[in-house]
Amino acid sequence: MDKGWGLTLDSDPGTKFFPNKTDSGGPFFRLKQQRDMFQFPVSLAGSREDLQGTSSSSSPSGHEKRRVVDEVDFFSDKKTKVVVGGDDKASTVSVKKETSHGEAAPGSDLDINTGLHLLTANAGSDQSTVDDGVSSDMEDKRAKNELAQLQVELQRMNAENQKLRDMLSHVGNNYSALQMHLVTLMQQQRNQGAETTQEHEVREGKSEGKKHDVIVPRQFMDLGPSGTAEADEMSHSSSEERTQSGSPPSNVEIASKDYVKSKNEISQFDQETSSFRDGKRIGREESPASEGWGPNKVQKLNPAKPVDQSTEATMRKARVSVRARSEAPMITDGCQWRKYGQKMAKGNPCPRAYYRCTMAGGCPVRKQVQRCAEDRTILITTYEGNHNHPLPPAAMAMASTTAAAASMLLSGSMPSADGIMNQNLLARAILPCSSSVATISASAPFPTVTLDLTHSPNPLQLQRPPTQFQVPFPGQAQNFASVAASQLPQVFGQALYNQSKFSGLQLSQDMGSSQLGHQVPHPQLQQPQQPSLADTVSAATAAITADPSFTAALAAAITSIIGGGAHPNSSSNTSNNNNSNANTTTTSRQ
DNA sequence: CGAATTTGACCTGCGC
DNA sequence: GCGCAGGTCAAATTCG
Repeated sequence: MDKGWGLTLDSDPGTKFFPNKTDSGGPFFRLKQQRDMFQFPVSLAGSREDLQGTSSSSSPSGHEKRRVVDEVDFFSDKKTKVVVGGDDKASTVSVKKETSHGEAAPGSDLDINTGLHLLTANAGSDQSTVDDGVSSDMEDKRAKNELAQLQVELQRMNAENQKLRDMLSHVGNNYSALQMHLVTLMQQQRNQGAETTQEHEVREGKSEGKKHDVIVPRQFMDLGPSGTAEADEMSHSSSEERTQSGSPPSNVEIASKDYVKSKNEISQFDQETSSFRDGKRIGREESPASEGWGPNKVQKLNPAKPVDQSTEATMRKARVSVRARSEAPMITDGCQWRKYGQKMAKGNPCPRAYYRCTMAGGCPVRKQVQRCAEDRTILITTYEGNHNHPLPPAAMAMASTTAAAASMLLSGSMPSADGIMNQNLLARAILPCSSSVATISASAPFPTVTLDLTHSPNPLQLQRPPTQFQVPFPGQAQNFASVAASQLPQVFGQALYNQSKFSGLQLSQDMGSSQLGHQVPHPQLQQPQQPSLADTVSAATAAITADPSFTAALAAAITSIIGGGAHPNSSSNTSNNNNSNANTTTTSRQ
């Protein structure tokens, strides 16, 4: 009796009848169920007849015998005798029906092979007598028995359910990975088909006197609704196929540090505030605080030194750059940032500001904000890193986008002999069916995904009156709210639609460990949405609505832009960019 | 007075 | 090794 079995039915059935282990199954488990559930003795109504009829005559199998045992009432009087096998491996339980005189009734013996190797400490006392329930209620008994069985079944199904949940989680992860892989493979196949028509122009670094050519411009296709646009674009979709000659590019993908502008162009820009004039900050009138960063700073900036340098270094090598029109010094993306530096970047008269996320101490996310040298109405915001804290809804989209893009860039799918193609594949993964194309910026210090939201392909979308609904963003200019909110249904709807198509962007890595902070939104943390890039929003929205396959990544970025704040007047430019595209470009250091 | 920003100095990586 | 450029730090400054 050293195995935890105290199978002495007559002495203490309630406590000794059950094994310590729960995997024994079989009759004892059910008995336990009965005993635990019903505190009164459960008699075996008609037990003798049932016992005989079921076990002895009709179903002599071991299984049926065990069923019979289930119905034995071990806790009432002693008219039914249960005998546990006598040897030290007692694997049988005998139930004997006794007469009122203690004699075994003929034909009442029931030997049950439990299939268990039981150890009984006291073979001599194995014989036990239990009550068979003189006044038992058969119906009640059966109902309870069924209940017990249902409970067992419920437990089993719960276990099964849990197993299925685990499987589902696993399958979900695999699905994301596979989907991304599929996109890559499909794009590869298509690119191979169009390979002969491609022209690969690789940027040759920094050539003096040809600053505009440093970044190989790529001419984007018009994002018309025609189905040929994509096919046509595919023939030019290589990241390197940027037309350097011929008509001026309608869109030039430029790595952030390559935004070079001639001095003449610089001097023509008068709208810039004095704080950025001549590349020197001379005023404070554009402090980010004026953008509506709430006073409720969650946390003071942590020196952020203890951040895991290895992982951070890896993640931070991938960047997501968002180009959007804004006259504000910084777009509001839902996060809280603290400026920690400003530098003059080479080739750009506009200073580059460095911010780090202050929503949580040690958050590794940083961003750079710089105006485009060629068009200072364009604000280039480059994100790197992933949040390690919950984000407000307004920040979720951007954070997810940056994390997904960074993960994708670093996932290893890109590097190969054909970096060009892979770059393109990456961009196509982001915009699998859009007319945007991938380009490479060889001078980009880090792999960079650029979301160019300064253009819109579908003028019609821009004409939509902003009257659908208002988003209750506290403290936000209503005119922008109206404009932005009008776009939200499309954006979100498309985002949701596309998410199923491109869930690969929602990398498990992003949602997992550090989850990188893309966790459950905290509505209470939602930032007041600022008026921002209404024209950008419109452009992006138009792009999305025009292209059903627009990805969740871009939609996420757009929504964050929507949520982002900029200049209160920017909403007036809603319809200014009717003839351009929303582009996603990919840059990477080769 | 605390918090945020500014800004010069410093560090690091890279190319020559 | 040197210079350059990007990035970061931290003391000084400014703001609310």
